[in-house]
Amino acid sequence: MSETAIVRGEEELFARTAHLFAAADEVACAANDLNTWAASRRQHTSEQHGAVRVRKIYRPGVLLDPGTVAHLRDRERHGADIRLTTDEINETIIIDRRLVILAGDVVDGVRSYSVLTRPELVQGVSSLFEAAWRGARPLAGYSAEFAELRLLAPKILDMLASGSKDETAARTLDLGVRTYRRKVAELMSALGATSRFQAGVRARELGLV
Amino acid sequence: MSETAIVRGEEELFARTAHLFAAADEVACAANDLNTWAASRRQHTSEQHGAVRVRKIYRPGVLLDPGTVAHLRDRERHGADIRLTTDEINETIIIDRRLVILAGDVVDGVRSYSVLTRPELVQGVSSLFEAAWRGARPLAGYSAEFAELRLLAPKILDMLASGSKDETAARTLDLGVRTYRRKVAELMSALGATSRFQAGVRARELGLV
DNA sequence: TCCAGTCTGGCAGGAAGTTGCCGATCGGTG
DNA sequence: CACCGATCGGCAACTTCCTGCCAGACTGGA
Repeated sequence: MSETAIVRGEEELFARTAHLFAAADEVACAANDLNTWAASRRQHTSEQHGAVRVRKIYRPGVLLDPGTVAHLRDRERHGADIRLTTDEINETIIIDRRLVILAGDVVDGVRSYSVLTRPELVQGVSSLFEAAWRGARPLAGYSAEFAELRLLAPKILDMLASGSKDETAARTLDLGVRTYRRKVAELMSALGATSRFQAGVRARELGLV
Repeated sequence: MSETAIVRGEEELFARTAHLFAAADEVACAANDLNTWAASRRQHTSEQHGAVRVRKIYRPGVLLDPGTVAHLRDRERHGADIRLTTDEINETIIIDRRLVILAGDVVDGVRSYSVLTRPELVQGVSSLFEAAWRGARPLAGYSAEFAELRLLAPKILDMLASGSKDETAARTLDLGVRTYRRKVAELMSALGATSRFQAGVRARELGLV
């Protein structure tokens, strides 16, 4: 593999980097949802509990999905270090401080990935990751805060995604309009959105709708 | 393959049905975006111009993306029959009126597909497809209507997705607020959305943001 | 029981978004 | 040039959304 490779599709990425994941001592990862690096998970789930250090940064929005939270907790029990940040982060994996994978855009339905091994680049990306890591907060801190929102979130997202007005959505969910709107506001804050359109985009990105 | 199979992931779907696409005389397809059946495209793009009948139904929202439109036009030149409908449609492929593929939900990042061969099921799905087909309008009819919106749509979607207020977005795009809002309304209508949240979800689904 | 903290939901006032109306402007066309 | 149609964008009335305020309900201690 040359110093900079473009890989098209997660299948191919996985095929070409599986051995690296298998042998990794340290994996650092930033992602917006659980799906992005799903392929890589096939590895370190079963094997690799020992000395390997796994750090992951997500956005708080992932806490809105019960399944996702359960999964993250499970990963923590397996030794992974998980933090959350409200910053915009590009999806990134750094393996053993020697190789970087940056997720690119989706073209014709397949996502492309840049695989970098050039030391300066890896160093640069790593330093950015470290900065983001320091600025991120541990999972536990957010977790409680979102516990009750998580119960209602799927229903509220459904109502929002169906194009209902607040009035009817609140009635449907048997809530006061004020309470419904409070929940929507919390939801938007969790998604880091400042408009409902943006919230819709983010919710879809996270697979919440 | 039994009468009803569940296939996980587009790769596997493609692997198991590629020979069917290659030999197909008639393909009917309903999708919300171009990506869904992307794998199937690897087939009938190059080969198969002769007697094979290809019908596709999309939603008007696909017209908002210039690249998508160009692609659809190209497919039409290659003999495909393309129509648009404002109805909600589940993503479906019917091959030679003998086999049906229904797209399911995304779980852990991979989409599942149901492959049906049981004649009653295929017959039932086909009849629904035919009904939708009759209710759908040809691409050409919409195409002109969206021509000018398409130019502005990407910018407007960017502004919306960035969480800007109408006021600032309009200033940024050098439009009057009234005009900006008019465009947003047209956009939402094209997406079949009745709220901005819903529009955000749909736009994301179509990969427009 | 009483208290403190939390969640609820009505109300109100304001911000943001939606829409009809209409005159101004621009690019053809007769 | 006059006319026509289409678009633009300001205005205004209206709807929807956002949020601070606060009283009432509920909960878990002390």
